[in-house]
Amino acid sequence: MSEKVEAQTLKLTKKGLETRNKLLRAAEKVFAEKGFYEASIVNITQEANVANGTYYNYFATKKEIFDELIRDYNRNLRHAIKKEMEKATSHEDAQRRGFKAFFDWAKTRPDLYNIVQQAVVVDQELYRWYYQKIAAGFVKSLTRGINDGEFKPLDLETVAYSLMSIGQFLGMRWIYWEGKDVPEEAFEAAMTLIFDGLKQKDEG
Amino acid sequence: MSEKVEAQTLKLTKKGLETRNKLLRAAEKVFAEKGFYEASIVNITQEANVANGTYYNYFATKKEIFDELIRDYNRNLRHAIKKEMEKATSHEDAQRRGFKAFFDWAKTRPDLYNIVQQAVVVDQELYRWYYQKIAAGFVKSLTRGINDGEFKPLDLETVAYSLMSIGQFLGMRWIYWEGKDVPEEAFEAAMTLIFDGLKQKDEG
Amino acid sequence: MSEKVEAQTLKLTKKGLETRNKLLRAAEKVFAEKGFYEASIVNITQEANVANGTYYNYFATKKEIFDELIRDYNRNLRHAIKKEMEKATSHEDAQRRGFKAFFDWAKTRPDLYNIVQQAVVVDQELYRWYYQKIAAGFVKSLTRGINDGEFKPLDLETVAYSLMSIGQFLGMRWIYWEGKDVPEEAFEAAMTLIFDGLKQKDEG
Amino acid sequence: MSEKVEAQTLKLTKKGLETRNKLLRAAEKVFAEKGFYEASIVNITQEANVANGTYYNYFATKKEIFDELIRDYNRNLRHAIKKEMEKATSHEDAQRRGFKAFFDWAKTRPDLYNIVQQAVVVDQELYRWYYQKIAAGFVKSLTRGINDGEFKPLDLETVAYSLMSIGQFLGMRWIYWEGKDVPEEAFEAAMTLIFDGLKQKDEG
DNA sequence: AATGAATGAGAGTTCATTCAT
DNA sequence: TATGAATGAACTCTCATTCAT
Repeated sequence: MSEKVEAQTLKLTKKGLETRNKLLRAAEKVFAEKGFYEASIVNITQEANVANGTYYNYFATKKEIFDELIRDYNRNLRHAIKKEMEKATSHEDAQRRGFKAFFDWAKTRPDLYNIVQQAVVVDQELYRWYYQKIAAGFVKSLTRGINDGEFKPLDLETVAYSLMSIGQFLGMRWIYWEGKDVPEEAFEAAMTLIFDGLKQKDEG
Repeated sequence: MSEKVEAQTLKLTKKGLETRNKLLRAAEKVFAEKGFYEASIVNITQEANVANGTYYNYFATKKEIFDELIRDYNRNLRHAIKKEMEKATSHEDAQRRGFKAFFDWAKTRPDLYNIVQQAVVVDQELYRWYYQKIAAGFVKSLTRGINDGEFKPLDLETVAYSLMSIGQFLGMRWIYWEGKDVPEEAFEAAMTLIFDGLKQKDEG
Repeated sequence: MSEKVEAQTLKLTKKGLETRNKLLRAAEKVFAEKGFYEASIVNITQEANVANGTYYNYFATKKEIFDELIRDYNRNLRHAIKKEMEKATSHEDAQRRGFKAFFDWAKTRPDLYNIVQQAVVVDQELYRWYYQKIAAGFVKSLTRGINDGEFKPLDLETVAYSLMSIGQFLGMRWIYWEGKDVPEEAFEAAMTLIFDGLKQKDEG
Repeated sequence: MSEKVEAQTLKLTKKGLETRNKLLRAAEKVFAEKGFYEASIVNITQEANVANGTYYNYFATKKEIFDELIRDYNRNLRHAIKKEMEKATSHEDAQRRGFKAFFDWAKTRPDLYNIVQQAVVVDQELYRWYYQKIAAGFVKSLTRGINDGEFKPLDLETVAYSLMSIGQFLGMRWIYWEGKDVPEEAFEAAMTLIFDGLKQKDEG
């Protein structure tokens, strides 16, 4: 798509790496505050305390740093979830732990939460990549639950997208919009819905 | 200094109204193709076959037409869902019809589907308004289901957001990304998840 | 200079004349508040409660109404001064009455006071015309004072411009800037300066 | 939203300073020729032989350069007058030298003479600042003349505004309108008026 | 590696003016 | 006479990007 050569990522001196990281952190802050389009390179370089031109020693375009931010966020998020799920004693427990980890993690970076959504405008492909990666994680863990007979053998991808979407919206609703934790009651309601469904049990 | 008056709201001639509508339709197309920020007023007026300045006879800013587009979409969508749900024979049936109506409607305007998501960058408040409106619709129909004992008395808002999010993501996954209908199998998997839950029934 | 034909001034029906006057009064207000360049035709027509296009039934350009405002103001001001000077009992008294009349009149229309100054940017020629007209009035009255031996036979035009400028700046200082009358003390100091000069009399 | 920071004030390279000065000189010329509102930034940058955007590296708005021009002019003018007045042998002589210096200086920059007047439309506050600064200079020198008994103890500010206005209007009349020096005869008439007053001496 | 001056395309917006009704 | 829709040139200002130092 773009013939732009990525600015040299390799062979960075220690000082160079530091500058690069300063820029990443600055971009994170600026994008969160202003959004991708309202933010300017100058905003970022000022926040990072470097000169305007310095940016282009490390990133070829404005989009490139955005891209890296999203991909990092995605990797870190999946890593955090995975680590927490490994502690589980059952497949249901694993899923609950996954959600918990997601909310916990979102709470530590509410800014980035918003940035991810911006990809919908900035780069559709990146946006799809982001959710497909997350969905793939769900598919793996759900597969194990089905194989062990703990979960119903429903269409894997559909369930994956459904669970992911619930996490996404509850996180948005509480953490991003309100700046709060997802309330215990809400969390439990969602878990009940997911594991037991909405229908009232027939009582015998 | 310039107290940004809404472009004349009064005294719109029939011809004026027609032009206004041409602009709305053009904006819908252009925003969908290019996204809010990449789209220019000139793109819109050219698509509408009017002069550049004509835009500002009807809308005070670039954002104003975006706003109107989203609000119209929201209203029409809710109307379509409501009408379909009224035909239902049970609360579960109502919900299923609601989802169907949503997917059907999304299919007729996949462009607008994308535009709504852009609000996350363009106008957070509008974005929240959009989903809160939809969620409020779910809350109403779920309340009836609970009152009649058909649904579990779970936290209303949480369930509302969960169902809404499932619709949103499945629509995105199939209709917007793939340009297809939501497959029957996926639809049924989602409904099973929602009504019966993920857990395998304990067998006697 | 401009080939623009002046919009028909003659043959106005009574209703037409009324509309024309509404526009003049509106323009006066709008120009005073916003200045010539910041004011728009729409501002004027809205203030006058007529439609946009109506303006051009009465004035050919934006500048034309400005021009007329200034010329009217000038005529009225000179008329008011002349009438007051006629009551004088001496040439000094006439000049004092002239100043008083000027300040009184300025006080009733502080807005227009500002508009006149705007001509310096809008139309240099008009600006010169304005002050030359006022100066000519001074020349006339000073000539009489000199002929009667009451005033020194100084260069007429220079004295005319000097007196005019004093009126102008004191009016600006007190009436336009402060919204007050020119204080008695200031008025008398100016009169002493003008008639007796700045130098201390040699004492006996 | 955009908190309109003064274009970088810090860290101006020698080259940067040169460009800034080129812009100032170009603006002076363009404003004088076309007036503030008729002049465009493009006019200025073309005159300065730099690209359009370069302007905004040095000035945040169109008004900012205008402001700086006026303030510089004011400072330089007062400096020139002060230096000349210091050579005086009497207070009357000082005032005469002050007027001479003013007219001389105005002659070297007739363009700027006009620009100052434009402030009346562009920025009232700046306009007041300009004349208050000049008036303050007069007040100082008049005070000394009064204290030494050479001048009558008239209301200081009134006399200051009166003298200033005379200088202003004679300069306008001759230097700006006609492009000539203030004629000797006119100069002397004004001085006589100022120091001896208009009234014919009573003859013994 | 870092700087900051320079660029110029392009944006949103304004508005005097025209004209069909 | 009055209307208001339409026009399009012109404006100020922004900013990603380049490049000489």
